[in-house]
Amino acid sequence: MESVWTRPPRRPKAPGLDRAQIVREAMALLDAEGLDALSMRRLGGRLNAGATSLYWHVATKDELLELVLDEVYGEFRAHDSEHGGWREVMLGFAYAMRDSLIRHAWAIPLIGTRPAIGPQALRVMSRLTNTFDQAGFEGFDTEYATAVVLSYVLGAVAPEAAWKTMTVRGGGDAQAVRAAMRPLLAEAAAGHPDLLARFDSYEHEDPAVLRALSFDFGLGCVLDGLAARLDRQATGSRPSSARPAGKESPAS
Amino acid sequence: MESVWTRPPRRPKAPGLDRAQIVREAMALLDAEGLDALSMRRLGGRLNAGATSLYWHVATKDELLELVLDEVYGEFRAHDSEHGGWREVMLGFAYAMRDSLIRHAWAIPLIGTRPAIGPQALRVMSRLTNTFDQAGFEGFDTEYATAVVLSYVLGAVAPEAAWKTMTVRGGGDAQAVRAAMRPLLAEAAAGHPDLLARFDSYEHEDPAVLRALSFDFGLGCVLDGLAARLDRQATGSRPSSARPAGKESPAS
DNA sequence: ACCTGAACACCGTTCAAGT
DNA sequence: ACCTGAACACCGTTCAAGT
Repeated sequence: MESVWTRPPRRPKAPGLDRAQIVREAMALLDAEGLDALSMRRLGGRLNAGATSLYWHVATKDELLELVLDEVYGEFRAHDSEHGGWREVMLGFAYAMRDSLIRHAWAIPLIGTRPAIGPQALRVMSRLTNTFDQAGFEGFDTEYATAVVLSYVLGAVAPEAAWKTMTVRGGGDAQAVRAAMRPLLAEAAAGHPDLLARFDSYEHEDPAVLRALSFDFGLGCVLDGLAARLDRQATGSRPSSARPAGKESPAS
Repeated sequence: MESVWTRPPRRPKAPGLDRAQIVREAMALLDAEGLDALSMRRLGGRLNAGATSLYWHVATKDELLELVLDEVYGEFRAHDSEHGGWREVMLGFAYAMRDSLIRHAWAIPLIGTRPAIGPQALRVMSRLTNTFDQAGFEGFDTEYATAVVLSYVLGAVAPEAAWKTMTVRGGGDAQAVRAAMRPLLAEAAAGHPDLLARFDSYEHEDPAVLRALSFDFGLGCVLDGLAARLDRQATGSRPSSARPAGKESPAS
C-alpha cells in the first residue's frame, strides 16, 4: 500500500548539510574530545547524516582539517588592538594567538604541518607584515620579522598545550600530574641532579603563572631583538645576523 | 611423519626482537614514508614478525612514538661545540636541532604534543639550562631562557618541514611547487594585493637560502633579547617583561 | 544536486594459545 | 620469556544507487 504517509517526507532531519555546518561541528568535536576523536563516521553521526555524506561537501578528511585550521587562524586577531605602535600590535596578536591555540590544542600538530594559505591565515599574515612594513623594516626583513613572531608563539604554546592535554586526561588536577611525574623524572634524571632540583623548585609556584611568565619572557626577547634590528637599520648599521656583532668573519 | 627436518628450527628469522631494533626500524620507516605510513602491522612486517609481536616489547603505538621521539632529541646535540660562550653553544644547538628536525620532519607534530621527559630530552634540557646558568641568568630566568630557544627553533622549523614534505610529495621540484601555489594564492589573496606582490618578489631567490636567512634572523633576535636581559640583570635593572621598558604601568 | 549503504582495504589492540 | 593468529571494534574512501 502506498500513501503520502508511508513515504517519508523529503528531508526529515537536517535541512541539508553545508560546509560551514560541518566545519562548525568538527570544531565542537575537536574541542570536546581532541584530534584522535574526530572521525568521519562520528562527525556524520553528530550531524544526523551518514558518514559518507560528508564527502559531497569535502573532498577528504585532510581537507576538512585544513578548513578547521583556518578557522583557528581567524581567532588569532580576536582581541588585539588596532592602535599603538608595532610592539603593542604584536603583543596583542601574540596573546590572542596563544589563547586561541590553548583553547584549541588539537590545532598545534596541524599548524606548521600544512601550509597556511587559507583566507584567515592570509589575513593574519597580511596584517603582521604590513605592521612591520610601517614600522620601518625593509625588504625581506619584513617577512623575517613576521616569521619570528609566529614561530615563537607556536613553539612556546606547543608544550603548554601538551601539558593542558595531560592534565585534562588526568582529571584536571595540576598538582596530581606534577606528583605523578616526579618519580618518573627522578629515575630518568639520575645522571642530572640539577634537573631534579630545578623541578622541585617549582613546587610552590602556580604552574599557570610560571607558564605565563615564561611566555612573556620569551616574547620580550623576540620583540627586543626586533627593536634592536630596527634601530640598527635606521642608523645604517650592518645587516643583522645570529652571530654577535663584530664576529661575522672569525679572523683566521 | 615426524623428523628434525619437518619441524622448523627454533628461531628461523630474526634472533629475537628487541626494543632498540624496533625503534631503529620504526625511524627508518618514518624517515622513508612519514608519520601516516607507520602502522604496527607494516612495522612488524619489516621485522619479519607478526604485527602483534611488537606488543611484547612496547605497550602501545603511542609509547613507541615516544621512544623514537627521544631518539630525535638525542640528535640535537650532534654537532654543537663545547667551547665558546653561551651564545656559541646556543647557535650550535639551534642549528643542530634544525637539521635534525628537517631530516625527521615527522617528529614535529610529536614534539610539543607529548612531554619531553625521555633520557635524551633531559640531557638536552640539562645542557641548555646549565649553559644559561653559567652565563649568569638567575632563578627562573634560566628556564625561561632555555624555553625561548627551544620554542623558537621548534616554531621556526615547523613550516620549513611542512614545505619540505610538500616538495617531496610533489616530486622534489621546488620551483614546480611554487608555480602550483601561485594561482591558489592569487585567488585566496584577492583582498590582499600586498601579499601577492611579496610572494612574487621571492621569484628569483633560492627558497632554501631564504629559509636559512629567516631562521638566522629570528635566532639573532632571540639571542640578542637574551643578551639584553643578561646585561640588564648584571647592572641591576628592573626585571624584564614583554612590555617595553618604562611602559609597565600605563599612567592612566 | 545531494544523500545513502554496502563494500574494500586498512587500522590498534586483546587474548588465548603455542614454543 | 617471547611470539603467533584469530578476532573485535574501529578507520578513510569509493561507488553504484537512490531521491
